[in-house]
Amino acid sequence: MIEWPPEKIKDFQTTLLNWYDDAGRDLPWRQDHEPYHVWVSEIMLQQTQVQTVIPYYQRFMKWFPTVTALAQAPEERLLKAWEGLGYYSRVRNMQRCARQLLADYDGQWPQTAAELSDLIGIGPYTAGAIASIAFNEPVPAVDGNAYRVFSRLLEIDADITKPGTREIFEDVISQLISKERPGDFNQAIMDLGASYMTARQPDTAHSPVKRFNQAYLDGKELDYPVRTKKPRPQPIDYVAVVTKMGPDWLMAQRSSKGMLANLWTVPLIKLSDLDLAEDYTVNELITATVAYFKRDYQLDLTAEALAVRPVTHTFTHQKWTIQLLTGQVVPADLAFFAGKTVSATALAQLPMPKVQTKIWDRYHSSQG
DNA sequence: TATTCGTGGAA
DNA sequence: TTTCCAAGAAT
Repeated sequence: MIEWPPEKIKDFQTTLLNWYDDAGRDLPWRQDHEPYHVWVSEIMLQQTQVQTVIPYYQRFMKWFPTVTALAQAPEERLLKAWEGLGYYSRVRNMQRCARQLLADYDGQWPQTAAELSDLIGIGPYTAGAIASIAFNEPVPAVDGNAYRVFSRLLEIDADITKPGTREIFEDVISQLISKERPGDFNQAIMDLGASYMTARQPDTAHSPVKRFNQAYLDGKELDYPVRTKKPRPQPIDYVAVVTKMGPDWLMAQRSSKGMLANLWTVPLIKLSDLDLAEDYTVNELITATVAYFKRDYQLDLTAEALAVRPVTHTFTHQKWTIQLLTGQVVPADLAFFAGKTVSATALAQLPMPKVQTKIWDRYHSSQG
């Protein structure tokens, strides 16, 4: 598969690892090779940049220093630790994995990628990363950096957005990886991908492995990696009802499935769930929302429009446009409402998504 | 296999 | 403002 002769492979490994020893990043999760530390950092780093992760990692280790602490934590505390990181199922799966470790593995981490893959939330990449970094198993850890680096070095033009492509890279990397220092090899590739071999403005002229980089030598570096582009986010309209019931805020908890699972927002209603014509007026929006509260929540809402422009928030594949209403709800039983009333003080304890922060900001801007 | 899961930064 | 990308996994 690989055309490189053994001496070139050895040369590449030595060059890469020497550079890593000299210039590898000093990151909080690199202070030791504890599997718990490696695991937490790898989950946080999924689809998330190092700079963003660092403060989250440090706080997470204070709050949940061990697998046992994580297994026993209340979910609200977990989600609060993850608030703002996104992909919230990651942290809920981490707790499931922690409990799985304690129940089925006597609290001992399995030490191979194959076994690690059986744990909840640990896919092919994370299994390879933990196995190589924590347990010195010579297995690849194919992340976005590895795709970028090796597609350029070897001019691999398989589409990296296709699930089957990962195996092509795993086969190649298995032949190149250092058997003596597989964890450092994989981490060196990540550091390389984050420095000299970035997606948009690579600086291969100064890269320690530029002489191994065939795409660079051919002047085709920016042609790699090959990926098909994603579809546009689908627009969805919502109305948000910023309201109190008595002295407390009325907060809704999202479903345990789907987007932003179990997080808290003010009541959010899709406009398509309201009885509205296409060219509705503000008063019709209010009337329809009040009717929805009565019908679905059995709550009596008096509402008015907020004189602010809508909040917009774009997710990976949805773009929300949210109109704001405010008002009061007559104190009543919340049996038909998925949520609760929360004092202003207690509000800070609830895990809330970024879009809710935007709703608060816009609301406060209207209140002077 | 294709879709569904967030958010922040850069251009 | 829009688009793309960043240490992916579950379904």
